[in-house]
Amino acid sequence: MPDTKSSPVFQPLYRQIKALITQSLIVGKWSPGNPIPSEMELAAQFGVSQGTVRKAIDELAAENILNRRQGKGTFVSTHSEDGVKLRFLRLVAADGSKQLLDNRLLSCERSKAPAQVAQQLGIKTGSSIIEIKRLLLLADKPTILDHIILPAASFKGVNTALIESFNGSMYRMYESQLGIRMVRAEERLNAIGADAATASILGIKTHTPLLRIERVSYTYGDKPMEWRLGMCLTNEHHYLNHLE
Amino acid sequence: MPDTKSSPVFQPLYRQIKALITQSLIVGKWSPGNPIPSEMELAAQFGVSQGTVRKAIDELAAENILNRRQGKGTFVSTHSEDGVKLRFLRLVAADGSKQLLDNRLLSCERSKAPAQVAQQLGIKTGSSIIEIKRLLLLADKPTILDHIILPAASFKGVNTALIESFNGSMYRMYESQLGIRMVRAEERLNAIGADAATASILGIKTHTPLLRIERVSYTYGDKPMEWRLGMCLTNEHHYLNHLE
DNA sequence: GAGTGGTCTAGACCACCAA
DNA sequence: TGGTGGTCTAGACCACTCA
Repeated sequence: MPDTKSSPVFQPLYRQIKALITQSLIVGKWSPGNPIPSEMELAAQFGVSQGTVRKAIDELAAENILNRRQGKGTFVSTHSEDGVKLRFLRLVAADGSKQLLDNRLLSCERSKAPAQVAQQLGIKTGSSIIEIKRLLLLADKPTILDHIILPAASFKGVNTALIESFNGSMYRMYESQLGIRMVRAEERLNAIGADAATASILGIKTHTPLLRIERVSYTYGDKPMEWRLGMCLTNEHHYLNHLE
Repeated sequence: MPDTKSSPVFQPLYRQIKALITQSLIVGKWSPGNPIPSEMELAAQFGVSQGTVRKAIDELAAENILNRRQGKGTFVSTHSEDGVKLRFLRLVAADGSKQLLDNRLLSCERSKAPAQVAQQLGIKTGSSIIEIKRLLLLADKPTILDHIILPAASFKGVNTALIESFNGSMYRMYESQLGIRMVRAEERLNAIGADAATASILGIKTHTPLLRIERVSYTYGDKPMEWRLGMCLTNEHHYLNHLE
């Protein structure tokens, strides 16, 4: 039975268990969409009581990392069949109608990381990156111009064909092709006027107000893996946010 | 001992306890900043085990409605000394510097509820409201123009003097003067160009891109109590959001 | 019916706080 | 020192799923 207090920096047992489970997720022992062992099994493996494993899983479930289904088991969350297709997309139609989403890949090239992005991704300035530009259409109207930057070292094999085969669902692609699952993201929003290039792609006038969304996405263990800049036309859509 | 299953619509025991605690909060039995009875006391009162009360409090704490302090007790959360002054303000300086916040009340008048706002507040169109306009300055620069609407029936006695005595912290005022505590809010954001009136107050040119934030705030029991429209200059500030 | 997660209990001990 | 929340255990029973 593991001890409760004599760790280097004290962590409750259930957090140690949580860390062990997270570690198994990092090394890919269990993969997205599949079940992890039952609470009783894990309790036996780790030599703790079921209640302690339960509390560890509780936290992981609250963070949307695991997914409990009564009578069936506990599953590794996935972006594929999570109910919602695009878990991090907060844009909703202003009139509440459902969204028809379409995707046009504009480019996918290798490049060198600019300082500002490199810092946020925790990589060296100038290191190799993959740079993707795409246009999202909501209800057939050009609405979001995305600029995505990935560290090339972790995203080997990403190219136009691969992206298009996933029909624009990047997170699903990362997950099933690379085993990289994004668990959280941080966004910074502000309002700016469209520059000429953006305006022409979105089919609007220059200086039209746009919602600018800068996002950094993190995988297990709070590791930043994707940088993204979205320019959003918000005449007919709102960014919806719940505060607690 | 209360039964676990024969309720009209089944709710686990701990949710029934949670509802009882929430009810006590609604009727003001315990007030913001003060402790509620200990877990053992509540368990005895309700005739359940401490673990069950604990789980009820767990959820309320996760919703920021209660606040546990080890060794001291469980307290009703407050906007006054919650650590952060403005819990729902997501605007941060782009450079990460700390914010100096100043507040200028522009007007506070009685009026009639327009349909669109009335619907969101769950009151009748044309019913009596209090309409407040104010300007927030961040680092001495005019940054947010707020337009606040309150149902007059629930906010008796709100006037210029009262607002100014709280130095612009509306939620603190609602809480200590009216016993109304906001527990969550829903925001819809988009980008628009400043109209002439807004531009002149913020000291900017017309058509300058602004972040428009429409917020509805809710008190205990998901009752909408405040409607708010903020026009934000986001040249030097970002709206920061964490996604999970 | 067997196996899974979900709830509830009772009791032990720990960590923290205030008087 | 006594009271509070925090952790951990062991065991019971319930609700759901699937073969």
